[in-house]
Amino acid sequence: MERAGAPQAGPRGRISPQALCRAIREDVIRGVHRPGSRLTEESMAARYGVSRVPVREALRALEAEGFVRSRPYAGIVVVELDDAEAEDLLEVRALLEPLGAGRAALRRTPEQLGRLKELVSLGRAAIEDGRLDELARLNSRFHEVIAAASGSRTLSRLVTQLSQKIAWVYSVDLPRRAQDSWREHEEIVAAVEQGDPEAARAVVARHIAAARSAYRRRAPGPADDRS
Amino acid sequence: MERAGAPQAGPRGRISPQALCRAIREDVIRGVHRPGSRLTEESMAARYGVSRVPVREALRALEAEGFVRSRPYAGIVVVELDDAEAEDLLEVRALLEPLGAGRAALRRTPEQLGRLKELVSLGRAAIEDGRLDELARLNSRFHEVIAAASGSRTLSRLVTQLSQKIAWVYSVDLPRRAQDSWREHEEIVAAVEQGDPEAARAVVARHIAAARSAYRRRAPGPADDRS
DNA sequence: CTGACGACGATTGTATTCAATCGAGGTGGG
DNA sequence: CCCACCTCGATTGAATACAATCGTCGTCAG
Repeated sequence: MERAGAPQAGPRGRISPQALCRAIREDVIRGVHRPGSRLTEESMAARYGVSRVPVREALRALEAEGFVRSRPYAGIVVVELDDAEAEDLLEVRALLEPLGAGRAALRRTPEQLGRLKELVSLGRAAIEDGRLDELARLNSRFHEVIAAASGSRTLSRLVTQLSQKIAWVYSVDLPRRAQDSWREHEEIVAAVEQGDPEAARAVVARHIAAARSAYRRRAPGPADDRS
Repeated sequence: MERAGAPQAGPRGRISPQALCRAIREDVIRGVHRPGSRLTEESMAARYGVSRVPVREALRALEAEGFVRSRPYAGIVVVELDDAEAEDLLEVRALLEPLGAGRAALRRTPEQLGRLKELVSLGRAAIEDGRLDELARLNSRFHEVIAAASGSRTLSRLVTQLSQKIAWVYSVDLPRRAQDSWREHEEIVAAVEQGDPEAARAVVARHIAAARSAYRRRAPGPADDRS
């Protein structure tokens, strides 16, 4: 087992429950916990420096989000996403995100707009430095903030789930497209700033479509890289 | 069959964790636990005849699904859905379900088709007997099976979440529309059986649109019945 | 040699117990 | 009389301990 999301809690100062859940999800997305691998409660507890109880709670939440699957007395395993499911994720995303962007153009707060601009600049910097995993996280954040700016909690929740799963599937992927992707992000922010829902919808739709075709073009096997 | 959500576990034979989660969710949907009310772990444990630990795990899952909200040391409360959120649920549903129905027309298995027909007949029977809460559950199940028949786990998961939330908002609602609704369900099944994705999409789109307009027409206050 | 049966180890599920934190009510001072 | 502070009860968060269940290996009959 490699060590990446290892005992960051250190000696003292326990990790909060929410932080624990995020940490495990991050590690699943980053591939620390491989698809199909079994997550025994005790090893997880040892890894994150807590007891089994908070681990169980975090894993229940992750199960509800669809990252792991558990069956009674059979343990918890990381789900394996196949090509078809990756396609489905993008298809649903192509439906939901334009809706969210259109509403965001009408309802966004100045704070949210500022946050978007901040994310864009962080994204550009990450491209410069070649920090690809950071880029994936920023990308997720960007789309989550757009969804949150739509003012629809439903949309926000669903897009957030999708966004994280998509980051998982794409994982270490498409560094070439990063340039175009973040240029499109700037266009999205512009449309949202102008308050033009039609433009926002259209730009986001183009953005998602480009991501889909890029994924399809180089789709050999998404998450089946079992070594 | 079970009553309100009381200690159905009885003397011996504990309830399984999944069953516990479903039971709590059912009770939230049925209004046993009112929106805004606080769910203390101990009272929940006593009510369902288990200890605090499984209760906590179930509530974590329900939190991920968006039925309850918890903040550290502040306890867990049932979320309150307002008019705007009810609208959002229906709007997102109007996007997702036609997609699912179109794919279901192409990919459904005979077993799933049979299950749909069974649900339709159960729905008719429930209308006859006037069992409205049963009807709400059957309605959710119907849409969940359609989504499952689409072959997309992503779609299935999201539609299931939406369906349950919608059942919650509608709760004891629209008995007049039940007739039309289940007639439309029959049309949906027919389109799915014929394997006509275009027709399935169109019928489902009409079905959702009708539900939306019906809800709007009689929407005074959905879940704000705080006593 | 092969198949099924049974006991062991490992892991999950649950309960009990203890520590940490938040809110409410009372008390003293201004 | 009002406000700030503080103590205390209640509740959540976590850890340990125990019970229930499953997978696996060894054994034995056929």
